[in-house]
Amino acid sequence: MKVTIRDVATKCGVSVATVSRVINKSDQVTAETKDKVLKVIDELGFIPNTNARGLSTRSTNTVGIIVPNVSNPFFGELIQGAERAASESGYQIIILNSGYNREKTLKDIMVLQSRDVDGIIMSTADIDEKTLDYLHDNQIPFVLMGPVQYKYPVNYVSVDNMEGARMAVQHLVDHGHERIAYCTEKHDNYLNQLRYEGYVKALTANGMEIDKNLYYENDVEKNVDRMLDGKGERPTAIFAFNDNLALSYMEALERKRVRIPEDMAVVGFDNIKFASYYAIQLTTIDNRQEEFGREGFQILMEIIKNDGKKTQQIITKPQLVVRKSCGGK
Amino acid sequence: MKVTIRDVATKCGVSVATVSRVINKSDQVTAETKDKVLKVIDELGFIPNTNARGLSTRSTNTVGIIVPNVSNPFFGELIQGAERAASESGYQIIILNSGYNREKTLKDIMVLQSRDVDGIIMSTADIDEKTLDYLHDNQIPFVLMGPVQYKYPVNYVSVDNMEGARMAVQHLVDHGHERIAYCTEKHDNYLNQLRYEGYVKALTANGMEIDKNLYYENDVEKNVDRMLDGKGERPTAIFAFNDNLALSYMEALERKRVRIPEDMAVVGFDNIKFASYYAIQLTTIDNRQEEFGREGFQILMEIIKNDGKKTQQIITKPQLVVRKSCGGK
DNA sequence: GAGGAAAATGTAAACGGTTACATTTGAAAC
DNA sequence: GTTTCAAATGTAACCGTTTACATTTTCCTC
Repeated sequence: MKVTIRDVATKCGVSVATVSRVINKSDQVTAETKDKVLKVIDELGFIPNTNARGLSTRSTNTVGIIVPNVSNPFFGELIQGAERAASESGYQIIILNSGYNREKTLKDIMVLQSRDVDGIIMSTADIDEKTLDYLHDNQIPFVLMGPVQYKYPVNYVSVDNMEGARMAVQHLVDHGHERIAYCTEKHDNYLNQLRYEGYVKALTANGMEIDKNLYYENDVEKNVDRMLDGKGERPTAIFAFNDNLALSYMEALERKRVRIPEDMAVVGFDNIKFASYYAIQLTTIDNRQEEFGREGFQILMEIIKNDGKKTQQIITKPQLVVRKSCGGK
Repeated sequence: MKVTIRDVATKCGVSVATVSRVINKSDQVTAETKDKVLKVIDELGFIPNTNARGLSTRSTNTVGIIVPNVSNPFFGELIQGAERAASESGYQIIILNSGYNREKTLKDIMVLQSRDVDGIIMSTADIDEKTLDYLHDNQIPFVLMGPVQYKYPVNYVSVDNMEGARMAVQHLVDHGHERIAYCTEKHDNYLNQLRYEGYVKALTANGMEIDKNLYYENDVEKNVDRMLDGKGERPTAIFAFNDNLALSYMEALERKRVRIPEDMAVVGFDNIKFASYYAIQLTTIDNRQEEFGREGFQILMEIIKNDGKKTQQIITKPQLVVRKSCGGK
């Protein structure tokens, strides 16, 4: 049914080893034989079986990528970048959707491991100590998209989150805002810590106090109510943990007839595609996922080549993208 | 280094066959032996190698999915649905990005084939006759997301595109519009044909004429200029081939100070997440990709089980989602 | 044209599982 | 304590490659 290397060999009157040499571009074979084999391969429509190959060589030309949510364009871009880079190098990627679930993430890693992937690219959101231990103990080459703290150095590529947050908040300060809210979803992760530190840094650098009342987490509706309830001074600007959250706040605020940017300035983080949309025009920090995906793959290749003997942390400088949600330049 | 079934067998003092039986949940093994084996598997952290397994059984518990653009949330949702369904059945998916390139698509199919995937889910956008021939000749189980015409029946799941378009346009007619533009990107594909037919159907059903001047394709900017140039009667409503295109038109129109929906009504197709966003509120036809992804996987499973002896075309009834872009209630 | 080194090709053992078939075990029946 | 037969387990071939090593061919030198 399916044509194998043996079929090709038989039809050519050569051994399987020779055919194998041809498809692996070994130079140990006469041009003449090579042509003959190539012709038969084409005739028969032979495609070498990747699994068998992987079994034999322990390398599958495949990298795994685990993201929390494929349908979120933020991760879509990441995947896109990685896929492109991989494809150019003759690699394929297997994508797994962890659904922000740490159990599932670990399971996904095992799945990838059982398939002999050459390495794994992961988004940082679902990583915990246990998972890192597993990766480390099993010597699985991996690259994280995002910063992480761990007892051993870890390969990652990330924008400078603290600096990005600092720039965003500084931008608001430059626009004369004195009561700037920090809005996040959950606070127990490293990324949030970094961005919050950036926020604090910007304020203190400008001699402003940190007001606990300006820290908002979780439920957007409730938080907006609290912002506007008249008790305590109302913030005049919001720095949101990411663009999606910024969008939610904008939506909730506009429903309450709070105009943006006139009554409330908003700055986000990530620069998702939608942020640039004409009806939104969200000022934000660029966090180029597509490039990171590319770069992540590149680094992974190096790690594999170096047998994991070198680790790299690539931290890029953030870029402020000024639009209209904070009252323009 | 890596622990294999043989290691487990040795440590247990049983044969590899027995271990294999345990991991494959065969009932041919004593509860006692089973427990012993399971314990050792756990101790050693043994994970059966998927490739070796696939080599032997010709089934890899993997399906491939090829989409034009992973970072487009429309396809992201599709993938999400398929991945979820797959994951629940213990399947993994390999995602390939064709980039709307038919050559790449065919190459991707071969890649998947070489990995012994059990089947392929494809989005319809990159499919052509040659590709379908290849799939057919090689008896690769596949499901298309979207309608297709081919000399043999093909498995697909799709919304009723013609009916969807008809409903969208009828909705505009119901709002009193008499000059309704049809806007598309390129016209040479089946999907566009279907949606255009729906447009025509709605108009003729209402005794309205088809005006060639109201057919707009490609360049949005130019088309908007043409709409507003004063020559000929200006359309009062747009039916766009999809939401993304609708958004582009809305953006271009608003830049020209044309208010939506007051000066121009707009209806799209797909109901991408963004369409519901407060600043957009695009009326559109629901085209539930996530569900389709799920369903596509389900069908693929059946095809595989039935050895491709049965084909299915699932066409779901479209749903009009009324928002504000057509002045709706 | 013999000898020998280098180049080309072939042989067969892995890789890590599954499974048909062979063998052993154990319980029931006498 | 045999016999019988089913249930449990083992043996080894196979899936489709790669590759170390063995063998053959080529062709250069004298």
